[in-house]
Amino acid sequence: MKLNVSPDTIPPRGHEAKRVSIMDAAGEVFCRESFAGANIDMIAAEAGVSRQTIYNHHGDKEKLFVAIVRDLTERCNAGIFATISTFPDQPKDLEADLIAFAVRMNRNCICNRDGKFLRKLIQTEGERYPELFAEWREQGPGRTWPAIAARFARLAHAGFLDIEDPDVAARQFLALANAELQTTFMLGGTPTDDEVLQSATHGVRTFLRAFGKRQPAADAQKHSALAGA
Amino acid sequence: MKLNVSPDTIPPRGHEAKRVSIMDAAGEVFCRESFAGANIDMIAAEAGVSRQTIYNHHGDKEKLFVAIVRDLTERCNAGIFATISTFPDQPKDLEADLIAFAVRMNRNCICNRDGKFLRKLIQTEGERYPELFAEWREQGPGRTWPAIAARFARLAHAGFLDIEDPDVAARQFLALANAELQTTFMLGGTPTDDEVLQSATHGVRTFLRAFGKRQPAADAQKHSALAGA
DNA sequence: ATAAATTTAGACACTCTTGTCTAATTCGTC
DNA sequence: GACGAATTAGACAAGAGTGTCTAAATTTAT
Repeated sequence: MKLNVSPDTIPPRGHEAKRVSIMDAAGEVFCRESFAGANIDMIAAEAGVSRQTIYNHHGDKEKLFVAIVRDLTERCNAGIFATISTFPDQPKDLEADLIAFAVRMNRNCICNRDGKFLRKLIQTEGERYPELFAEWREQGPGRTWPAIAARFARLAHAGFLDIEDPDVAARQFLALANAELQTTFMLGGTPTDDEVLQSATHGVRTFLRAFGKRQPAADAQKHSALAGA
Repeated sequence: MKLNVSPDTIPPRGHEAKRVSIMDAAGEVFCRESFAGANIDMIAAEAGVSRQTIYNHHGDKEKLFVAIVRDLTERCNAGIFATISTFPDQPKDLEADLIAFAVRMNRNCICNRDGKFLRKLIQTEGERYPELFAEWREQGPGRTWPAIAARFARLAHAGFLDIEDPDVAARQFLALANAELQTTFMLGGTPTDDEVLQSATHGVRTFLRAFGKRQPAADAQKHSALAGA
């Protein structure tokens, strides 16, 4: 007998490929046209699949939509937690390390395809599917904000920052990092790498002016005079 | 002859009343349902008007939509400029005055009906009407950001703040003031007065930690030791 | 009161979309 | 090459929405 075990749960290869391309296309189209404006034929065409296949896989338009949002939420969360795990706990150059972190967060979680789509779907359809987006709120912001706040708290505890309320600081950190991208986000655009870097740089500088230690930390008293720049 | 001049341009009173209630209802419905999801009968019902009247006034659904966005852009801009004119040029208590300004900006321009509707329509339909929203971008952010930046520049010049780039500082000011309202905005909700105040307070405090003068200004050297608190 | 303008309800043709069904075809596997 | 499962194209009924038209009713100004 062949080594090909578990043929009972994993459907044929082609089946899964169709499933993925349907999800991709549906995300794209729902996002571009809104739920009401999207139609199944459009999605089918974009996925390179017949309309019937979509009904076979997902039942109806609404179930398809819900599946998309769940999928995006999950993938975005994974990305955010992966990025949080790169938070600079022992920074060599605090400013540079925080800028790099902010850029990673933006590029990999907020400006990328999934982030952009999820944001748009939440903004557009959030009010129509209260339970679905309540779920997103719990799974997304509800888990990611505290995780980021915890990292800032640790950084403060280690003497690198001067923070009273880590939750507030975490929200402000991301607000500052995105401050210059708001208009672009509004219109559904994707900022360039350069814009992301600019915004992160300005944001982190302001953040450190507010929360940075005057005399850096621990062994740093010797060059405190230089640290202000 | 009567004093009632210019009857040639001003249509009857009732006509104008219908027009207004159509605009109100259409804003409401387009916002709630998105362009594709909205239907004329819904708007007519909500406006207390027959479907035909809407066609008489606006021609078709798309023209109606464009009229709504133009109208909202205009009204929001007026509100923003009115609020900018209350910017504290000669603050007695810098922190309190900036918090009050941030709260006014939020309450009167961003969280109010018009602000909420315009934001949602831009997010939802921005990509479908590029010229319309390019227009918004020029008339809105394109004119309001520099106006706010100019006020911060003046405040810095008068010695109340320590700012290098007023444009960046202005964007960061508003980003900080809204930092804690983002999730609510995303889902189309309206934050409570208390949430607005909280966010503004935290935001302004951070802003002043970053950009506030250590020794306040001009005649203030004498009590510089107290100013840090 | 009367005349002009506006609004109204309802019917209407037309188009678009959803979701189902069927028969033919393709695909993956043995 | 042959079998079974999945996919496909196309037709289809049912429903919903747009924009037009008409004749009656209502409002507004003279």
